Amino acid sequence: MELPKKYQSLDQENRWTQHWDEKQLYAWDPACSREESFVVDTPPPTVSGSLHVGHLFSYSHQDFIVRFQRMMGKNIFFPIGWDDNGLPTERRVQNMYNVKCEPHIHYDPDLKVERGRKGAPIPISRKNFIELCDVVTKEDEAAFKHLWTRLGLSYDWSLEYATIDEHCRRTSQASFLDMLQKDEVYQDNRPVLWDIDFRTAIAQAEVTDKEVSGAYHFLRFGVEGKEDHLVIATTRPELLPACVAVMVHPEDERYSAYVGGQAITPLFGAPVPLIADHRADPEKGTGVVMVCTFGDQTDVEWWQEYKLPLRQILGQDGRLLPLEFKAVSDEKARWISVNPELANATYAQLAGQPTKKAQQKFVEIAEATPGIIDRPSEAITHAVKFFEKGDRPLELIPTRQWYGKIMDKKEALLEQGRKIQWHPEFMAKRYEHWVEGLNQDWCLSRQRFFGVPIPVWYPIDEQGRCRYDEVIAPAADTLPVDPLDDAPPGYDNSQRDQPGGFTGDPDVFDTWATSSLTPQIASRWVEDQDRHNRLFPMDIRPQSHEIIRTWAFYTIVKAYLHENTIPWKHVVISGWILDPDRKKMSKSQGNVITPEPLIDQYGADSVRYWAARARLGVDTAYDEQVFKVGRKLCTKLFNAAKFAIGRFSEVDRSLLTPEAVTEELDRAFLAQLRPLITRATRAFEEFDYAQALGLVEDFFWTAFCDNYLEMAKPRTYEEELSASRLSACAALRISLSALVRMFAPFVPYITEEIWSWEFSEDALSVHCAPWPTAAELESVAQPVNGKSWSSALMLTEQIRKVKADANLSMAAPVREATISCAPDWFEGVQAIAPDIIRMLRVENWTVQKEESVESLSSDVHLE
RNA sequence: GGGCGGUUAGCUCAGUUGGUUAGAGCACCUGCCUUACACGCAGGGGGUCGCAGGUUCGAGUCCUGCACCGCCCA
Repeated sequence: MELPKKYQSLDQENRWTQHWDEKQLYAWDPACSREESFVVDTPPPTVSGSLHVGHLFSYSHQDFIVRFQRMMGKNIFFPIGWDDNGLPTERRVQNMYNVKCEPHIHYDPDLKVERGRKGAPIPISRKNFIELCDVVTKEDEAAFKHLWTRLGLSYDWSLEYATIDEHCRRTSQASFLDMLQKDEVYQDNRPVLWDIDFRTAIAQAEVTDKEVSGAYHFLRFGVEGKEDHLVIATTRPELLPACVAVMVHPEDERYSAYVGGQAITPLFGAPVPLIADHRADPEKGTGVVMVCTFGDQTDVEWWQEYKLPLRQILGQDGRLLPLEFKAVSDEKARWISVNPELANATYAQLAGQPTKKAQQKFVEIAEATPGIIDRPSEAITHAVKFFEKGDRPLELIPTRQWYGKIMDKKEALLEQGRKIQWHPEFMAKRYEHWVEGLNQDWCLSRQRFFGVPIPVWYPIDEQGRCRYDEVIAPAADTLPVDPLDDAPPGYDNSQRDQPGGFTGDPDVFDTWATSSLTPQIASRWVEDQDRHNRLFPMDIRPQSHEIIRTWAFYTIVKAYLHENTIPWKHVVISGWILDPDRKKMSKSQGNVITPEPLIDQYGADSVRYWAARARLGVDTAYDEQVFKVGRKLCTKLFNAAKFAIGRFSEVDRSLLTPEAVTEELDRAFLAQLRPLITRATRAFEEFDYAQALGLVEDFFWTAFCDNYLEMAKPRTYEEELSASRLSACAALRISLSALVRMFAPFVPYITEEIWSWEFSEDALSVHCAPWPTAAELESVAQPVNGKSWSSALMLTEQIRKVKADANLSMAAPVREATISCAPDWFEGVQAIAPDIIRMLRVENWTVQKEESVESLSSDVHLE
């Protein structure tokens, strides 16, 4: 075969991608047993997020492990999916088409909207909106798939799924119905974390604290029956009309005389109880805190514990609702005031305003009214809860939502976490701390459109009231359903939203409700219990660390709820790629690196090499230099392999057996290969691919290329097919085969190329060739002396140094070399001497035993 | 405020259960086009292992405290 002249990564890559696809190299064999299989649960990327270099990084890590396991003979189950439902996609579609989903609008089958259109957003129907989401996600999926393929990720594409597709909707809905049946989900109308822009509930996992600037406003509250006042410090004075109580610490002597009495809110004149509770922090503000429905989570706790009234002044859009204060004597009134006239006049100026404006207005009014403001406000910065994708603070708004019970399972979930092996181990702590810190059940419902519908209906009684307590569930074999389109069992669509009829739940699931089921989605838990049992729990879950508290957590929850088991045995955590200044890469910072040009420039193998250099779980600064190093390695592999193969290409391969390795140097070198294989294998088994690569790379470059190849090369040029020439050729072929295979998980293209030149009869592809073992070298005899390899290296080093110091070429002749060595080194030195003499062109060579020498030393004369 | 991780050469990083003189790559310097590779080869310079204590015959490694950086959670 004519071998290529020069290494060209791109030509090869296209060719091999196609080849692998045609040969179905990565297909999972359903007939194999669980023990023979290696099952991976890949977190599907969120396709609406932009591709960045971090994707290349962490998805490559999975592939190293998978390719190693494949070569270990495992039947690989390596599916990939796309996570496309949820807010990010909706937001993207809204921006892209400048549309707004209005559920009451009717579907327009001929709707045409252009991208990038300016002006006011066009209102469109729910169905049209979802169709646009589908269009956009399809495009995004294609972009990801293209990139994954170019990177050489060895997914079984026949297992591809999208979390919004029919199969995933079915699985997600079946999961919910299973939880419903087990009484693990419930509805409640309690205050929920609410995003006023997206107008949806969100879960604890999606909340993030942001430090924002605010101010303490010091308001004077009246005290009933006294000519006295209390000063309250609040960051949210606009919530004053929603005040339902005032709290002080039980041991705070400043206020103990007031406890049990009533405070009167300023301007609104509402009498509220004064209560002592340890959660009131005497150090914070004035030590007196007002309880509003609802300012924060503690308000919710107080409201529940002390059975305080609900005074909801914020609407779902974050604006103050219209309301009317009544006299205190009006027992039915929710909003009471000792001065309803003043209260209503004040509130009239706030109603309809968003909170920020209402606050400004309120402060204005308060300042203009004597006796309200106690002292000037005090600027502070404090942590405020935001939806991670939102721009305005979250509010707590009571709405009907579905919840999954997790607060009662903390202990059990911690126990599940302990059954899983985390790599690196300390990452388990992130899971533990998250579970320990859970403070609310999982809010499962979202008031969105592009998601998996909550598969239930509710009857409407004769009075037109919706009976949420009488949930109507679909039959299992009808899933997936869309309750806004389909009628429930026993009803037809004419009864929709009619007295005596039904209504469909309008909400969709939290995206994690579906994403947490990727093992069950891939295993076909709903449709094929037998297949599921053969795949579940899975072997590994590779992912990066920021989604431990979300993705890993929820997946563990679901596996526990459904089958009382863990979803996977190992979680393998990738670190992050940080920018060169060790800052997180993010769109807003503008420091994100687009991945595809890197593959164009350096080749997929080089990019993978870069990813492989990072240790598990460790964040790494982006360093483009490493791509170059990767490319150099690929070039070196190409050249060394081409050369080595060329040295024995004329020889009958059947002669190149382990038994043909008769020379001491060749045996000594191959003896070095054994511990390398053992160590690299062990590293890989512990998912430490970076260490495996380091070991193999170092051995290849230093031991194989720079030393062994140089030492053995002269013998391969012998004209006679002598035993010594055959020995070198056999050793070259054996070691090259092992090295190429050990590089294969990292740089699949160049190794496949090399494999095809020489070894394709041993296996169709290097990627299904067996991983090297020390056992396969068993028939190569051991060197007669254990010091032979070290002798060869030391002699080479010493003689090369003399030449380098003399500024001479390595080809320069050496007139005389006198070697002194310890007696137990003598045999080895003698055995490898001929190769060293030839390689370094030594003309006169003497070896003598010297008791005083520890190993060996040489006296070298060039002239 | 609590937790987790990090701090090793100019840069990016390795450093096994404590054990000779702390390593690699890149960058730098000096040579070398040696019948695979100049994207190469040989040689070389460069480090108080964040700081301060402690344990030990011996500490980059174990313990305590501190500083700084990052992440997570209040």
